[in-house]
Amino acid sequence: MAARYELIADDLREGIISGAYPVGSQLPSEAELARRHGAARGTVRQAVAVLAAEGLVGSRQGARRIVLGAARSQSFAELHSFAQWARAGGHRFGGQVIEQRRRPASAAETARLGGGEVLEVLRLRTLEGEPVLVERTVYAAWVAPDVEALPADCESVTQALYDTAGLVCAYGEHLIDAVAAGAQDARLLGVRRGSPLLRQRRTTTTHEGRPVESSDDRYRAGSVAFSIRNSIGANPLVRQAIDLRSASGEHMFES
Amino acid sequence: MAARYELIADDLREGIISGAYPVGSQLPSEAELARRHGAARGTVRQAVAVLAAEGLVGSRQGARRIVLGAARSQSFAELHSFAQWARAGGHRFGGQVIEQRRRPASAAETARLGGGEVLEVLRLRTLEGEPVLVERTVYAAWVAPDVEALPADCESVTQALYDTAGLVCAYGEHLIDAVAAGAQDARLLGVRRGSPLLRQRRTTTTHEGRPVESSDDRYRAGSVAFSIRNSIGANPLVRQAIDLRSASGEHMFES
DNA sequence: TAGGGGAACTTGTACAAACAAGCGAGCACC
DNA sequence: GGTGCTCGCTTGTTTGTACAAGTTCCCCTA
Repeated sequence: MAARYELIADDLREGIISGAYPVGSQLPSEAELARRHGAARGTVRQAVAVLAAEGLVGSRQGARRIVLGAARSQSFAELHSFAQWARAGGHRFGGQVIEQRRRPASAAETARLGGGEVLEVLRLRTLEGEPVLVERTVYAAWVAPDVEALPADCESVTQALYDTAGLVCAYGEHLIDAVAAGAQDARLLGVRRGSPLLRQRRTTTTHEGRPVESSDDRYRAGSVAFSIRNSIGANPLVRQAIDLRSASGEHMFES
Repeated sequence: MAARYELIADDLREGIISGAYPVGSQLPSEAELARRHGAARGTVRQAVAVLAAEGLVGSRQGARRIVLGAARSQSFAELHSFAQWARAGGHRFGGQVIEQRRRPASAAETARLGGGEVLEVLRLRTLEGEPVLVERTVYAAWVAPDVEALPADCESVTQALYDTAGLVCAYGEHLIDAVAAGAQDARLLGVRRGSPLLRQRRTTTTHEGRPVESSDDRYRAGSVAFSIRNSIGANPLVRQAIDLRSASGEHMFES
């Protein structure tokens, strides 16, 4: 089922993880890999391009590719879905809807998600039994019914939407910064008001660019970090200056 | 000088920014683009792969590619170098070395950077005249002399190292989380002790995987955010659970 | 022994061709 | 009018070839 180049990429990735290609060592040449897998050089190049995008190997024209680091599990789903990430990492986790209601979309939300009656949900997530994440999500009107049909303790909303509605979230934009815990955050997470939280704001869309949800997730400091490995070729993470005037005053919820 | 596919990618990117291809619209087919640029389809595919990696366009087999969002400047350098990022964004910025000294590498540093006498530097960076970033960097022994030769108010260390030593930082691993401001952080940034900071810990290496520096950067909340746009195909950012026991106790500096 | 000059190797770019797989629209049929 | 199907278009995968550009290492020379 999987494409040829993916199989080769998997093989190489496993070789790196297992130590067959230690960090700092050279990968076999493209020609050698092509011979070994009985594939064309172009196919091998697609495979190593995958690894390079993951930051596992580096390359310079003329010199052999070098192993930069050992692998890690990584998938799109894991960045978007707390549950899928936690499960992949073998963590014990849970979740509970604290509050949920429909309301008309604000102007900003209409721009992001489309108009109509949006559904806003407040969830608390736990990791290893401890509360670590307050999730304030606004769902677009067209997915609201599917979300409302889910049980309050639904572990993975993303997974459930895929199972019940065939909905695939394919693209996302994330903004990561630090904020002080508000009164509600503090109460739910069991920290003092004003203590640091790691905030991830995101907007998710389907393949076609249709907006699904917009969320404000706040992690207790010391519980979760974001990790990125980048190379000079491909680098999707950038800093953004925040307008100091209109700054963090804009809240999704007033409650 | 630039490769053919880069020219095509630039052309498309500009078309997206200028509005010739509005968000949500369809891109011309590969065949059409190939005809228009007088290039082979494979070359065009390389070009659109660049845009897809940037999160600008999405694609599904069988359907035309769709514009997902307008562009933003993004380069590897901008994530690694505060100065290069600020300059590209048209911000007014500055920097000053607060403290600098050599000392033997600790065990952890030897593992990350190699042994010998490392150089640790404490810098304060300003944006639009306000202090926003405390940067605690440890340089590997082999670059220490070059760093020491720089003036205390050097704007861009990365740029200076490239100019003077031909040193190119090509890969990096970043860990992003939130921490409370310590006494020194608070004093330098002009915030209260315990207020939230956005922390970026990174290790940078050259093309060959030779470690250059390891740094702990702390941004004042509300000044800078990290942004990432990801797609189901390419997704370099992942969450990491933090061991709650050995947590943030490990500091680079004791001062 | 130190240095220069190559030769062999390796990655980067580009083109051409073919088939597979998925999408969308129009058409025929009920 | 609605449903289902087929056909053309578009993207995905793979192979093969050719040349450009950069690296590595050996050998020969001064």
